[in-house]
Amino acid sequence: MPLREAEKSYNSHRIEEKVQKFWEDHKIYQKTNKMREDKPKYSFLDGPPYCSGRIHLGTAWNKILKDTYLRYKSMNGFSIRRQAGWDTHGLPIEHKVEGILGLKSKKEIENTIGIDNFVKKCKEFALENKKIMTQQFKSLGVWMDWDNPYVTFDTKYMESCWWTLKRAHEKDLLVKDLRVITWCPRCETALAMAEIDYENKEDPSIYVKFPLMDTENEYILVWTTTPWTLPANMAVTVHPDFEYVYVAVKGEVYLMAEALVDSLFAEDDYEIIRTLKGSQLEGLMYQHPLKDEIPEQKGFEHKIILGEHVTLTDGTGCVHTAPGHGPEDFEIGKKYGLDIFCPVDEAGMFKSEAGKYEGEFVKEADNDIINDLNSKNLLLKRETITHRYGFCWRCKTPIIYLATEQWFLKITEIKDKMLYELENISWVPYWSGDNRFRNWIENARDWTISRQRYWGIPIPIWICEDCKKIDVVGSIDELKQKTVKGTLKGDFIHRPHVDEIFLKCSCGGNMKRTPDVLDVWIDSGVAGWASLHYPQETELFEKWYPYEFITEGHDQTRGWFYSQLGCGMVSFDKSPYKKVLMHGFTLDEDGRKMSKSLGNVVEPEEVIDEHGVDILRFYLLWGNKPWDDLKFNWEEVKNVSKMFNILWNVYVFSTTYMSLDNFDPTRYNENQLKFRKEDRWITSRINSVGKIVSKSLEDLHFHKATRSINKFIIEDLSRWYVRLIRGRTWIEKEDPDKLGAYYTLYNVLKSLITLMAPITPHITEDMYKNLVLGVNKEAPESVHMLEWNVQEDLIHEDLEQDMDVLRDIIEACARARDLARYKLRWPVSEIVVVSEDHNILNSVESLKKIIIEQANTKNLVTSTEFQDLRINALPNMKTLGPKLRGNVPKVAKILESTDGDKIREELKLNGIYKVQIDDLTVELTEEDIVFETELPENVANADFNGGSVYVNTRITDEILSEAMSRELIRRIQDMRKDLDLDVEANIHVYIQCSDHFKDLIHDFKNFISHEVRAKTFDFAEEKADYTKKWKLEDEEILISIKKK
RNA sequence: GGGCCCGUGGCUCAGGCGGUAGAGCGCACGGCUGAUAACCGUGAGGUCCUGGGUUCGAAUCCCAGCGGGCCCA
Repeated sequence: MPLREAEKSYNSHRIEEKVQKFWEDHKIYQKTNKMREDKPKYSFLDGPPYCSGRIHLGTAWNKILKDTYLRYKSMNGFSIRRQAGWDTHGLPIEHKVEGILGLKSKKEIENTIGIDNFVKKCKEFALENKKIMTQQFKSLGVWMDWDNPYVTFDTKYMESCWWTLKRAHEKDLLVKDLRVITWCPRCETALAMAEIDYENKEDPSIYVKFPLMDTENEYILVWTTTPWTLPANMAVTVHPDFEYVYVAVKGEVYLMAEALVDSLFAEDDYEIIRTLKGSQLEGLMYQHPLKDEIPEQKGFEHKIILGEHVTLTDGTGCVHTAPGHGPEDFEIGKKYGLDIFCPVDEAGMFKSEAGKYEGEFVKEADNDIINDLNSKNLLLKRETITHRYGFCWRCKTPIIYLATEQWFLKITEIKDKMLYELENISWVPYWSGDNRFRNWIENARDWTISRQRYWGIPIPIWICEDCKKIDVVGSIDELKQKTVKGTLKGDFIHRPHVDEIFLKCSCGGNMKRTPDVLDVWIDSGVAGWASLHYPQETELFEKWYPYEFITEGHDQTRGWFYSQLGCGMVSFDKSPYKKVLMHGFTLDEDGRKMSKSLGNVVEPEEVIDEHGVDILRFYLLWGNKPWDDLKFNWEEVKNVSKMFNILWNVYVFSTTYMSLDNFDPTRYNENQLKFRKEDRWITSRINSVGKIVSKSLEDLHFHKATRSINKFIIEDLSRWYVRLIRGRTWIEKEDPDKLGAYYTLYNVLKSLITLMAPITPHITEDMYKNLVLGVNKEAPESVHMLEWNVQEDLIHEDLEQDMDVLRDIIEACARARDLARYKLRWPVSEIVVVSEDHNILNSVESLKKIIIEQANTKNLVTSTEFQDLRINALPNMKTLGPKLRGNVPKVAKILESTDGDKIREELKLNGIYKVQIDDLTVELTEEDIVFETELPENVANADFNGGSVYVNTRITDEILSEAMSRELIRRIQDMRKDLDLDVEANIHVYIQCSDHFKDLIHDFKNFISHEVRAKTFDFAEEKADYTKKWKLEDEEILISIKKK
């Protein structure tokens, strides 16, 4: 079966739809995997996207990076594991469901609809989104196992997760502790560091006077932006090494850091009474400023303590310390044995211990507290400040710090091992691991893993109600065996059912589950083995674990890269992954984050609708380095689109002529065909590109691969090779020279689609079906089943270099002709290429034929210098003027009439040139003469890198004949087009013109006929289908065409 | 305050083992017309963020700073 002529224009949508249907109907993905299942394994783990809505451009980029790399590895003969994953638990989905159901608090969830229904709704919601998102990913052409993904709410998955918790317990890494943590008062739960967003926020900024004990009118000056934490104040911290002063202002005395006095009192008359080192202040007692409002506070002693964390950047150098509301305060409080006073409940309301403020929401109490301080004359100054503050990542409520009991994973104890393990992971780019991730781990604290919520993996810890002993359950079987009260409904281990299971303690007491669920980052952190259901099943685990490769965005430094490493260390003392690509974010055109509130979100669908999937894919891998943030830019997408049009045009060009000639590449072998140097060149080029693409994809430098392909298609293939072979495609008959071009073009296209298949899987599949399957039914069913094939032995670097030189020269010829306003269609009699570099001249000689053809010249000469250049000698007025004065014009005249070359030779030989003016002999030195070169008439010149070209534009009769013939051809072609004739249709041509013109083109009649496919060519008047009058130079000509 | 990344023509970005600054888009001018809702050529346009240092030579390496982004405190 012959090749089919391609559709005239590139219709990405139709192709992509067709190809995706083909993959689906013929199970191409499954077959491709099956085909390679015995090959060496390459395991990959998909970072599970969160199922709370539709995908965005960044998610699309992420999957496209994965897909391209894995398709590449697959073609390179690896058996790939590429199971899709879904992250389904946690607050974001709970929030959306709360919104849908109109619920506003935990109380409403528990009492209005019940935990059971709530959890069911969450699951439904996640499933629905999973379905939508799966469809979206599929439409991007992403090949993953969508039918058997891992899902974090699957019972088996959760069971594996329990096992990891049990491992943590066995290693003594699980601990319940009272600590100050970040807390969302709306969601009433702990938040991990990864769940906090930082944004600007306006807050009060107040300076408060804490009365010193046993004195009158002496105060410690304290600064805070969270007045609501003052009720919990237990101490004031100063830096042991700073200088502190007692400063008298307007009859009162304040204790504060010396360095900050001016920032507060610059405009007042103040007097420094005494200066002390911070360390000397330790133990100094003061009274709580709100002791009357908060009776509970009267029971505590308040002192100055010392801490290194105090800074002088703002405030007073005396830091309000509330161990119940700040991690650092908590740590230092512990060191000094302070009480952890935390009069705030989980919803952010003051409890009864807060006295007067009981029942108020903390942020709303700010004003009352400030007013109370003011009325007691304990407020020095009140301002507002805008600063970075943490917000709950989902509900955007400002976070508070709260001392609560939570479960922790003791990362601080395995941190060193994690850092050690980091050495065994390779990172792209290197700094993402070496610097960024390392820094994150170094600063890691213990991981708060408990959440006081519903939709999540229940923490498998049971606590004895009597002796407080804990038991961590590592599997469902274990749970069933240990259950003494309650039954597991099926294997459903979500809340609330699992809460109804009680175990027996060794002391005889009842064990009840701790009511919390797990931080979702644990969910995804265990994906490596939970997706394989290890340790309950081991077969897949042994085959695929650990993973060769993962890739996610740079936000996952604190997220999945970290949670996986942590969980991996707990479970196996090893990292679950070996190689990481940390990719960037997609931003809008101005480099801002895409967000709904800014209205600058670009949906992947928009791009696909406008241009198509392959163009989106190519663009995303082309726009910049994968690890930099990508500023999405429609203009650039258009650029890519243009490239695809050019590729398609080349494809149309190729298939048009090949199908016309019934070209069947399987019928020939290379010995039967005639290849020219340009054929060997383009073959070399495609393999050079293949080499670069292989290396770049292997290194995950996607941009280098796409850029090299882009350049090849536009410059080498379309702009150059197709141009060079155009003449050959017009030869009719089984000419080995024409077939050599076809054969070369065919194989280049085949190699090209192989190289592009991982990046743009649809267009390449479509072309493959025609180009390869069209002529060979035995070939693999899909381009993606081909082996990656780069033939480095076909690369000829010398030839590629020669061609570069040659293109440069041909461009120079065009430039020279352009300057002389000499049309490219008109031949020239001679072109001289001049260079002092013999390598260049050799290159030209070896590819002479191409230049002759492309520069449209009758003859080509190479030389180290251009003989016909006239050199003129001119007097240098600067030196000769003062010397010769009135004689200068005479010298000039003599120089002008002498051959400049002779003067130059003379100068070279003797160092002087003698001129005779009347009786006077003037000796001219080198500096007295300026040489100027002059082109002979009818020569146009232009420079190229390494030399010059000289184009002889003199028009002879012969030249004119040919030029006129070509002009005529162009007109006839134009008319053919007007008639909308098929490319191969024959015509009859009749010309009416002057005798002179007739004579001019007489010898070219056959040539013209051939070019325009004329069966007959007569100088006669004839009733034709189409007649048109033309003006050629000064001639008026009537051309008539008759269809056959 | 700390860590990381980025800063190259009007725009989007390459280059980045030190050796004459590149591409595409846009703009201007010209050309081509059987790949043609294309295509090609030419030109203008750059303190390679700033300042130091190393060097014969720095966009590139080092230091300091400025601006932007991300992450953290």
